[in-house]
Amino acid sequence: MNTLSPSPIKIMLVDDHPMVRDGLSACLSFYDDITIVGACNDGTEVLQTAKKCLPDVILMDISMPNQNGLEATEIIKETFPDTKILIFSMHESSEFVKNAVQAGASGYILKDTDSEEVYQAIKTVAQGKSYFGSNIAQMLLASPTNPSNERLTAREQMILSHIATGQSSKAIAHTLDISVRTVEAHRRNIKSKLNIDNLAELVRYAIEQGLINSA
Amino acid sequence: MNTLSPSPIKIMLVDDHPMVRDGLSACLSFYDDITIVGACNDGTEVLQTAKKCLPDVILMDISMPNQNGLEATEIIKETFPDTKILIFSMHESSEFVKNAVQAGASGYILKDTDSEEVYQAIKTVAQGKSYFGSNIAQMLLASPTNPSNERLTAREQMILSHIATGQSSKAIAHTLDISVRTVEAHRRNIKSKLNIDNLAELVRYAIEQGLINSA
DNA sequence: GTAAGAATACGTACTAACACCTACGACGAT
DNA sequence: ATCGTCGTAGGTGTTAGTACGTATTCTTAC
Repeated sequence: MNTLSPSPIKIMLVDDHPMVRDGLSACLSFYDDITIVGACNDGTEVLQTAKKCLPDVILMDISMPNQNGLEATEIIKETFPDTKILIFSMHESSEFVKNAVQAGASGYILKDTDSEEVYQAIKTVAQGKSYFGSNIAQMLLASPTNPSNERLTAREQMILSHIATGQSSKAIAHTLDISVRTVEAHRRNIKSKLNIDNLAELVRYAIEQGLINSA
Repeated sequence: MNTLSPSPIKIMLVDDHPMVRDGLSACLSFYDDITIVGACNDGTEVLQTAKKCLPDVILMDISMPNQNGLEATEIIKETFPDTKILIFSMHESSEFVKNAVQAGASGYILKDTDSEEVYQAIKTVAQGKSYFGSNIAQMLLASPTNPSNERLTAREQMILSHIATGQSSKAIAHTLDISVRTVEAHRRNIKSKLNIDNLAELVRYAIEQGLINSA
């Protein structure tokens, strides 16, 4: 778009699927005012890779093994506050978007976005603005009475991850060496905070949040 | 590889993520003995698209809205038995691979496969052979005592989808107008077939199978 | 230094889920 | 015709989870 700019926008890709990375590389290579300076496939490698290639914008997946994109975003923002982070997720849920913004992301687009819109999003966040996909923006507007805006404590997240992997309260109590009643209390608090009243939705929430692997 | 062949292999892509499709298109466009003749983003469009573009090989995702890749594979194989189907999945589980083979797939590769291997896989299945990614083959060998190789019936899948969206047995019974005991019987049969003994794994299985949306 | 929240834990009573079992009509394949 | 599978349904008893409540300890923030 703006071929007069002295240096192209430096992009780094973070996604655990090589095909997605290759796809992004291929699609974005048509634009001469952005350039891809690095990529990695795991949240734990993000900081290291960023130190090497000093990107202007990081295009980040949320669901990844070892460390999810939100945690990686927080870490990046501590060390490189000027680096913009654009979340590139398959999850279309308002809590996700809110958590991403809280973690320090400048934008959020879905994986079913075409390359033209990805390009627009990159340009926008590189200028220091925010960018949210049209479907994302609509979704945020469509949830006026936020049913659940309370964040889980670290302990509750840990309990939830055990619940969502199929552990019974008794098993969790044994693993963490606490009383069954405590686990049940956490369970109740989690469901209350999230406004969820059944296990199945709890599991789906945990998967969406990247607390556990879906596979 | 074989630029002497009179006509390139015709490929059709089925995936609900445009970026993955674009990525595959871009990566595969470097090879002049294969050509992409069509793409669609939903299991329900597969047959229609295939009738238009008559592909030699279909590169198919499993997890898709409305109709999953395994069902789409069965339908394609009924109408076009000579069309080879290469499953392109993010799920690394032996049951998945078995189900895919049962549905009529000629090969199975993971989404973390690089483009060179995707190309090899396409060439191999186009010749009428089978292709399984190296990690897939190892995984199959690593599970000598197949814990579960039974497929769910349509009714069981329907029950499972309700279970995984958080419905209680009573609610499902009411919705489907059958007895609670029947729902419980299905529940038992499903868990027995899948060799799963807790709700959480059932939910994750349903999500993986595309029976429900994860969001 | 006190107030607030988090993590811990117990009591009680109700409900949902599970593990056994049996049984029967429909339907397709041999 | 008979056999197997599927969907249906019930009996009975056990276990896990839930919905209330209360209470203690510990940290963190003001």
